Amino acid sequence: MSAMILVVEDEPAIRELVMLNLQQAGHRPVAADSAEQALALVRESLPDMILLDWMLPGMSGVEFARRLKADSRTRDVPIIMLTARSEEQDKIAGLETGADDYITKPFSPREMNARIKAVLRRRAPQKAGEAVEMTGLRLDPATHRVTGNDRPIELGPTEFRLLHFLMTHPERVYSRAQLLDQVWGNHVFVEDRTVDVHIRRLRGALEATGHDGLVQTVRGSGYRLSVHAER
Amino acid sequence: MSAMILVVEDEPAIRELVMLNLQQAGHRPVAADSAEQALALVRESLPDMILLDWMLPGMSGVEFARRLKADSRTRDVPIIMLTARSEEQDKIAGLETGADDYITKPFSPREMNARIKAVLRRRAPQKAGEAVEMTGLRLDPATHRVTGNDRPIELGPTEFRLLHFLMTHPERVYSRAQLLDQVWGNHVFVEDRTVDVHIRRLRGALEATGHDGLVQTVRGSGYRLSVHAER
DNA sequence: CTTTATTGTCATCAAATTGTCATATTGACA
DNA sequence: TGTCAATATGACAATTTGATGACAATAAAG
Repeated sequence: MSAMILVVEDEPAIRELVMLNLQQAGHRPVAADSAEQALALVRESLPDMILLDWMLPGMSGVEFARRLKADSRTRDVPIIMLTARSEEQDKIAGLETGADDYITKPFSPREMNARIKAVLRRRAPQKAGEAVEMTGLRLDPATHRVTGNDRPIELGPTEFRLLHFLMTHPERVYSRAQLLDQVWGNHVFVEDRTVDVHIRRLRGALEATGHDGLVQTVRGSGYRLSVHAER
Repeated sequence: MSAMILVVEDEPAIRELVMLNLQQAGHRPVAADSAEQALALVRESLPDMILLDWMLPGMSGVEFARRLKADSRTRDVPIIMLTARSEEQDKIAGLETGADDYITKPFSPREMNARIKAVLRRRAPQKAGEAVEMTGLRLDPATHRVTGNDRPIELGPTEFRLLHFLMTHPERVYSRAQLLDQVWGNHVFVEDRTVDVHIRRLRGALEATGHDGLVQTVRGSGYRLSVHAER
């Protein structure tokens, strides 16, 4: 459940409060005190989620969100808006702009964490940090353990991440390029064919418990994790 | 889950309501109608949790909480503040003082119980004084003693805190950064690799009783304390 | 004010992981 | 069936990562 979360909030006290809380919850918070600074940060690297104060000096939260939604690169980053109780109409505007949820200030740490987790679960399952299981194959990010029918399975770091991604996005084909983006990170220069090798290593490890059949090749397209028999 | 809960609330009607509710939920509530009286009660015996009205005649809730946080004996008692919907600014102040959660008046019994339960559950593992034990390895924070199969084990201060944290959060992987935050404190500048060294020292000390196997390395992720075989 | 523990950092060694390539297989289709 | 493109596989060298021992700085104890 470790996600990079961008906090956009101009009030220093509240910002620090939120930062501290996110850190405590195991996330990696990044701060911005204005939409402009936030845009610069987003240009650098894409966060997994944005906590956005709706009342900002300069560019408003609405405008900032609108820009993010206009760019295909940032369109899918979940946004939770922070809003004062009186700014009811902003909630409407916010949801229309595409915010995933809103938190009314003042809010409790517990509420904030719950909402963040809920949104992550919906929008970025692999960041939610929950154990995944299918057909006796089980992967738990918290303990970093993988078992097949309760027998331990050893995986290297990359194979672990690969399996984690596939298990949180099953029944769907991903091209090698997509897998590189999702599992390796969007800014790496790695040969497409390298994915093949890691798929093979993953299959090799799953073979011991007969779960290797879950990893299916879709000729000409990529790979897929599926509980259904191949073809 | 039965806990002694101190209720600090000057309004008799609300106080009785809360008391009744707590009793109904199986807790042992104690009442105080002012911060002064509450302080006296806390001096007598430490409650497991404090429900604190933020608006009190005489010493305010903020001041009361600050005092509790200043005393090492009472620092770790969880505080849930009770606040009227209009006292929004106070919540912010409350967060800074270290309250664990907030309940906005008027509140439902269901909400109150849920929040109390959540806070108790969260605070439980970190609760100081409780001895922890697993597979013959025992650590008692009160006496600051560690034994393996009843044989004493010598640990340096840092190794002690490290083991304490790991034993209260077993089976879970923690990155070096997380361990630095949790064991060293959030605001220290220490090299990541330093954790390795202390892990080694800890293992060295546990070796005498064969408990060193509990401290497991998760390559690429961090460390984990686990009773399960490493691989 | 010595003497002793404790801590954080490094340098070094061993082991695991990773990306790539060359080569073998496989599958689609004329 | 033969051909071609895509995928699987085995091997390998470079790179990372963790373990370990030594050491100087600092804190604690006597």
